[in-house]
Amino acid sequence: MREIAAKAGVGVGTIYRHFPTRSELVVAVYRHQVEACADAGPRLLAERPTPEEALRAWVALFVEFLVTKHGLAGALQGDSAGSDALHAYFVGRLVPVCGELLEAALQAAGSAPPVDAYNVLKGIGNLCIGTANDARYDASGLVQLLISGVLSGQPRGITIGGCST
Amino acid sequence: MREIAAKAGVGVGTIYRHFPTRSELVVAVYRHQVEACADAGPRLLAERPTPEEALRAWVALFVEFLVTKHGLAGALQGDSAGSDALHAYFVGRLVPVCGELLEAALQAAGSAPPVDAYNVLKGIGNLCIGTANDARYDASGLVQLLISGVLSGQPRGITIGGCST
Amino acid sequence: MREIAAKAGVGVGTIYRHFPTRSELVVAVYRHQVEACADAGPRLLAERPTPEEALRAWVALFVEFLVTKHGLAGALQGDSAGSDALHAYFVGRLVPVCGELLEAALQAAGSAPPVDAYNVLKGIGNLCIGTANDARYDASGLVQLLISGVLSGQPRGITIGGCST
Amino acid sequence: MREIAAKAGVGVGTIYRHFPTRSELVVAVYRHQVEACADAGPRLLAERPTPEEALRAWVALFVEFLVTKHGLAGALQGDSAGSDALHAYFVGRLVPVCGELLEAALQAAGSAPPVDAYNVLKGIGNLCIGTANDARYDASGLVQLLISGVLSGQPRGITIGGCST
DNA sequence: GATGAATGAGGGTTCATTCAT
DNA sequence: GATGAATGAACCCTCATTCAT
Repeated sequence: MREIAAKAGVGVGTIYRHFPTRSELVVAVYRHQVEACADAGPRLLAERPTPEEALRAWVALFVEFLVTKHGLAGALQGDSAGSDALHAYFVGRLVPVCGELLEAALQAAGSAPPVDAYNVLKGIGNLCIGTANDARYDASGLVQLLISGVLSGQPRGITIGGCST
Repeated sequence: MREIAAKAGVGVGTIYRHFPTRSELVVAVYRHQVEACADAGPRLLAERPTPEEALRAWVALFVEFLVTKHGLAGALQGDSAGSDALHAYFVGRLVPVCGELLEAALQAAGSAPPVDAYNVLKGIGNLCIGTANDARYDASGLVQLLISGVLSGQPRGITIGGCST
Repeated sequence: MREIAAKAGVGVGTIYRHFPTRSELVVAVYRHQVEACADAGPRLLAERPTPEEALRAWVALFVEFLVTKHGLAGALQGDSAGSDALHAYFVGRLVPVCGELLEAALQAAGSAPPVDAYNVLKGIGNLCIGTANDARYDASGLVQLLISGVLSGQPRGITIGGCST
Repeated sequence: MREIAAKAGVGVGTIYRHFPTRSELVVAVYRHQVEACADAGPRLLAERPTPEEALRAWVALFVEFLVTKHGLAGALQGDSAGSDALHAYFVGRLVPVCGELLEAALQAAGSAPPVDAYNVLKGIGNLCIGTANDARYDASGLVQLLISGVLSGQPRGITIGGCST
């Protein structure tokens, strides 16, 4: 907090005045881009030649956002009480958007949805964790591969301890 | 730390004597399972009918491990100074194993490797973050879909701001 | 402060404009009642049949005032730099009044004054501390007993460690 | 806390180790003297020629204690949650002692008890507030006068607004 | 070697006071 | 003259880490 205030060039009290809870602060910090991301969904679906391209473009946008805001992705895990509101905001705002793009792309591909939009969104979020500190790690590439997997419609047999599930 | 020491039935000082850094402690805690995981790679490759099945089985094993040890996945990011050794240990021990499985599976599928084993391993690790607190989140499913994507060999055109990359 | 300002329906800055120090604020808040208390002294002395009754009635009035204004009594101790003015105001205004009543009562009782009016006033103030939070505590009763003691004119031998003082 | 720790020549953590709650700290600080005070009650009753002398001697001892420990008396008001335990400790330990002395003295004086021991104890405590900062204030004298009043057995008519109560 | 008491940096939060509007 | 947003000192508390025993 002290540090955040210093970086923002204000006193700690000022932060508490504007954002009584930690969540409100974090949500506010990212609101603009979350909204931009949410708005981009329908637009991309309309503009792009295929739903898959729209989905991929949107996902790329989201990844760009997560990667740029260092550490945001990590905060989205929703573990601590403080970041629950952030998590809820992201989920509430972006899951529907992601869901629409996903559905369109799956329909076009003739694939059954292997996971819901919530999982896709959170998966993307997770894949973007730790990007800042590891030049070797290519979150964007992995995310696109995840999308490929999601759209592939392949049956995926998981096997643990010799027992296929 | 105090808690860990208490659970281990020793004093905190004793822990510091044996594991000067936090990483070394965590490494020690998980060494057994990491080794088991590493050993399982070649064995699965020999046992399973196809390399893909071997890869999927190994990945399932790894996910099981990460998910079971709550919070381990998060510690693998290697961000903080403290967990560098852990990160290095995981990477050093498991990337070769994962790489071998991956190469075999890709060769069998006739696909070019879209990402290296390091990225696959870290991607899996990331996808397993936050599993404990979110029943709705299906890390295992996403990981298998990521593998599907990796093996698909599909060209993946990412497009940001209208520019395909 | 914020709270006081809110209750007064003004901004905090306004309070500071009118009452640069905390004491001045409190003095102003209670001025009316202090003046009423001061005025009551001579009147009671004239009205009541005996000086003791006048003194007891005045003391009851003062206690009523202190007890009603929760926390005022505590602020009168004059410890903190901030409440010095308040202390001075109370003492300056009420000690003479209390002194006159006390002198009259003592004279009527034929007792020598065992303490001065300042001490009696401050003793009363102290006895009224903490009234609000403790239904079991009867400040008023104790104050009247203190007055009884003051008027008794009894020699009081204090003995500490076997040494009478 | 930081200040207390500094004065004690230890770190803040050390204080918290020994006294998890603020109350426990304060209680501990005064325990020795409270116990000494409690023990002195029966002894004085046995040693002194009259119960009143015993009571006055005990009260003098208690005042001495309160006055010496600057600020303790103030903390006994029991307002804040933190000092409730202290208040309870004092009351629990000393009210019975004070009660016994009081009863004996009242019996010897043939007076009916005008207040209970709790009120007497708290009254004494209150009278000792602010002693440190005010050379003119004679807490000890007032306390002995209060005792005189308590033992006088005089009916005390309180009159407010012309209405005797 | 083992221990755990001591440490104190660091994190969170409040609130009296100031000062630009 | 009034306002209230901004400030930051001060406070509480935790816990990773050290070090004397």
